[in-house]
Amino acid sequence: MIKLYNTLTRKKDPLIPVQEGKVGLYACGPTVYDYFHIGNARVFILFDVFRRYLQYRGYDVTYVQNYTDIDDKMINRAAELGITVAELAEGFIQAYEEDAAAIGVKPADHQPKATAYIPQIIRIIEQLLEKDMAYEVDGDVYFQVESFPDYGKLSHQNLEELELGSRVEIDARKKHPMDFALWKKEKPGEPSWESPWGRGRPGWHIECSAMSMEYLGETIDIHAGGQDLIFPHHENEIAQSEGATGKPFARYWVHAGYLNINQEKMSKSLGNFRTVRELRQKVDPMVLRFFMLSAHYRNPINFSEEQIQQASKALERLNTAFFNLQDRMRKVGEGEPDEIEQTLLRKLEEAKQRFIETMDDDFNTAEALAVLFDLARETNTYLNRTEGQKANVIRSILDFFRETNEIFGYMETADYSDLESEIQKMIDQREEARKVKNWALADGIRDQLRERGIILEDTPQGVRWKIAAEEKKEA
RNA sequence: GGCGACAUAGCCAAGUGGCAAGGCAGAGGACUGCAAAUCCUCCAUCCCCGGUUCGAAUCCGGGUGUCGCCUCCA
Repeated sequence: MIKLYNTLTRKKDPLIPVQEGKVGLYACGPTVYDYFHIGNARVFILFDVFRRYLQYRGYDVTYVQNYTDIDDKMINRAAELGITVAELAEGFIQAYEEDAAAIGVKPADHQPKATAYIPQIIRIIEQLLEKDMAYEVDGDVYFQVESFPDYGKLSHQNLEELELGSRVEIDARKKHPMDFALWKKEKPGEPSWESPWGRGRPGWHIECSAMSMEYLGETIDIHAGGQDLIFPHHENEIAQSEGATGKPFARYWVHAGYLNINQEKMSKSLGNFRTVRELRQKVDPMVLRFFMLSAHYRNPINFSEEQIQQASKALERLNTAFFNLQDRMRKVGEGEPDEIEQTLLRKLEEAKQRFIETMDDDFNTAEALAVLFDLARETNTYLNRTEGQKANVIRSILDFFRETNEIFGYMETADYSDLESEIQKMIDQREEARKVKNWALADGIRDQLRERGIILEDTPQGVRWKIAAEEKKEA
């Protein structure tokens, strides 16, 4: 049974979807006015992993992640660049797709753009107006927070508290300071759509309500986002959606912690704003993925050179174990497992169980990784045996590493069994040289191959090769 | 002012009542032509002070510190 920490209830709740066996998952996607940054990458990677894990556990997952392609930031940026908002969106949606693919984030099942759902947005606003939960002022439409008694249930605040802490300038046209815009009247030069209240554009929050209902129905299972979206974005989504439908909007609210840079919040003014576009030139995207999984998703993490270095070494350990298992499997035959191998296979089964238990418990990826490291040590010890390994035993272990990698997606699991014959020839030459103790020649060949990204390691079972990490990155 | 999170080894990080996971770095050892990989061993009075309990990193109370939200933000 999967348990999820639910911001709404402030505890871990067992996952019970609306429809048995199916999970509707909605995540707030990027506003496409710029390249996305490393903090965005954290949530994209996390939710990508959650989705994959739910699938691994047998759920039929429908994952929806929107593009916000109309809002103040879009309008301002387009004006700066002297292009239309649509052109801006198109360019950065493409950039998003490239960067997301680079960090191994699979596309969602549906990636709707807000501007394609104006009729649905208008319909929800109309419903709210009919119920007197919204009101129109000069072509703007506001949601009336006092009409929704549960307002504040997600952020666990009440209206008075929110109002006291508010730093927002009070708009006298609003009935309550916390009332928020569902529809904004057209301003000159801005994109706008026809509506019952005249030309205008949707407010920020309403688009997510419209798109999630469109694809996942009036009650979705899991709604995910960064912690900073709890208020006001998600709070407002709940108010307007539940106000309109009278049904619970989302059963589980999952929020990811922040990513800081060198202990500081990332911001443009501090000049520590790191985009994935820029970063992926320097950092192996697989290391980035590993790094994001190395801490619990709700805790803040700190991005720094040192942390990335540590993550890189740690991931290399897993990769090496995988590589070495593959190498040995090619060299040994099948057979009945002996006593030691039976113990190892038992440990493998334990690892599988532990992996599921820990991931079921609110996606504890950090502990799940520990399970894999433990198994890596066991198998390394097994490989240290001078002889008698069996291909079938090794295959079982490799399968588990592959399976978990289907979820985490940080490893290169391709089988490099076919070496170029020229390289194989060099390896053979070196072996000849070693036999006659011509160390200079042998080491020379090893150095040459190293330059070409092939690392040779001598073991009691003969030479073993692998592809250097930096070469894999370019491949 | 309101709401909340966090504080575990040099660094990162799990663990929410029963002798403190895992990774990185470091020290020593094994293996080895060299190198690499690997294995073994070592490295924590769990921020402080009280309390509950046979037993607390874990529960309760009180401190201290760091961070976040209440404005756009993943």
